[in-house]
Amino acid sequence: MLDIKLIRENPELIRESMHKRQMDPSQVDEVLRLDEKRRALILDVEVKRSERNSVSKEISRMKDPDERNIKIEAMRLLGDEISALDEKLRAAEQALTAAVAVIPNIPDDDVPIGVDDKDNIVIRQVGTPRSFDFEVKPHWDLGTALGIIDFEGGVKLSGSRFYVLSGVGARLQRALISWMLDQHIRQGYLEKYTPWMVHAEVLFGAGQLPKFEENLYHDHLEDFWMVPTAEVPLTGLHMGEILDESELPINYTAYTACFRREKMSAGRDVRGIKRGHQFDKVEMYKFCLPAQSKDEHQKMIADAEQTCAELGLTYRVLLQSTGDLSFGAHKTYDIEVWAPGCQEWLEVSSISNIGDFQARRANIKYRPADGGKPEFVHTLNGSGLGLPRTLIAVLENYQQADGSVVIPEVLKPFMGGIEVIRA
RNA sequence: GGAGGGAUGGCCGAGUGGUUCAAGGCGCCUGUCUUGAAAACAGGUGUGGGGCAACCCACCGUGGGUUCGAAUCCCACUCCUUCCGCCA
Repeated sequence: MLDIKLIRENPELIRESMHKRQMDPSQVDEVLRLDEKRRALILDVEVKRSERNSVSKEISRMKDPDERNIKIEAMRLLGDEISALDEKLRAAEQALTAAVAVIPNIPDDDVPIGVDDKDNIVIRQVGTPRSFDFEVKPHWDLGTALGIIDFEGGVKLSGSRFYVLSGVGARLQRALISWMLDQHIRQGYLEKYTPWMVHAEVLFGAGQLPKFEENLYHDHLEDFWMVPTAEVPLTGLHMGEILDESELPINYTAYTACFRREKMSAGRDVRGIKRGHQFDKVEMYKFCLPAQSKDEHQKMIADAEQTCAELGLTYRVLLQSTGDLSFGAHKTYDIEVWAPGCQEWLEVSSISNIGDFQARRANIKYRPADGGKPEFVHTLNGSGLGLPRTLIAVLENYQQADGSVVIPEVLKPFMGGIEVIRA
C-alpha cells in the first residue's frame, strides 16, 4: 500500500508509475477525491467531539440541576450528530483504504518499461546448456518411465494439474527441500515452520487481498486461507510490530506447500509438473532498513544463484519489465533454469524488493537507534527455489541415454546411498 | 466440547461512571552531583490521525450497545490460562 500522503502530495508520480505498468491511472483521482472527503469529515467530527468533551467536564462540576439539564439535553443532540458523522467517516475511511489498496507499488527507476514478460531483460547467463548425444526426454516421459511421477494418481485424487510423486521421486523432492533449507541456513537465514493456513488479515498485510482473492483457496466455514506462498506467513510474523533497528536485517527461510487457484488457460502448460494448484517451495525473506534494501536484494539474488549453481544447473538472471512486475513489487529479478527436455527456460525464482509497500500494509516498523520516530521497514522475498521446476530441471539435465537419472552431488547425502534413479 | 479465571503503556501493576480519561514501580533518555561510574535527586519517556501553527481527536484484547460523559456498566467475539472430556 502506498502512503496516502505521498499520493496527496505527488499524484503525478503515481499516475506515471501506473502508466509504466500499462494501467489506467484514473484510480489516483478517485483516491484524491476520497481523501478530501475523509479529511473534511474528520475536521467536522473532531470539532464536535472536542466540544462534547469540554461540556461534559463542565456538567460534572455543575450544581444547579436546571442548568445542568439544559446542557445535558444539548449534548444529547450533539451526540446524535457525532454518531451520524462517525458512521459517514467510517464509510469514507473504508472507501479510501479500499481505493488505495488497489494502487500498485512504484517501480524502481531502473526497471525497464515494457508490456509483458517478453520485455524482461536478461542480465546474465551462467553455464551453457548441456549437449546430449542421445534423444533428450521431457520429464513427463522420464518420470513416468522411471515410475517416480504418477499423473493418474493425481487426477484420481484431485483432478487435472495434480500429480503424485512416488518412491525415489518423492525422496528426491524431499532431498531438495532439506538441502535448500540447509543452504539458506548457512547463508544466514533463520528457518521457520509456519501455519499453512492464515487469517484474511495476514493476506491483506502481504498484499494478496483484496486484489487476488480469486487466486486463493479458503475454508468457507472459518477464516482460514491456504497460503499461496510462504511470503505470506513470514510477513505476518511481525505484523503490527515495531522492531529494534539493531535486530535488522532479519532473514527468514521457510518451506511450505503453496496453493493457487490460477485461472490457467486450458491447454497451456498442461504437460508435466510445471504448473499446478499445489506446489512446494522454499522461500527466503528479509526485513531490513530502507537504506539496506538495495544491497540485501543483491545478496538474496546471489543466494538463489548459488543454489542453482551448486545443483549444476544452467541458469540466467532476468530483470522484470514494468509489464511483468507484480502488483506489490518495486523491483524484481527472475531466475530461470534451462530444461533440455521441455526445451525451455523455467522460472524457479522471483526475487523482489518490495520497499515499504508491504510493511505499510502489515504495519511493520523499526525504531531508529538514534531514538527517532518509528519508520516502516523494507521487505524482500525470493524463492530459493520452487520445487517442481527445480525437480524438472534436475531430472532433464541429469538424464542418461538409458533413461536413468544421476543424482546431483550435493543431494547425495540426502538420498540414503542412492546415486542413480533407475526404472 | 464443558466449567472457571484472565487480557491495561517497552515490562510489572493500580484503577467498577466525571473533579489527574491511566496511580505507582521497573526500564530507557536528559540534567545536577562525581576524577569516572554507581547511587541519590529533578525533568522527560506510547501509537496513529487532523491542523501552517497553537492545539485538537482517537486508542486500556476486538466489535457493538447504554450514557451528557465509559478502561470502568451491558452484549457478542477472539486469544491466553486452569480443570474435565475427546483425540493424531
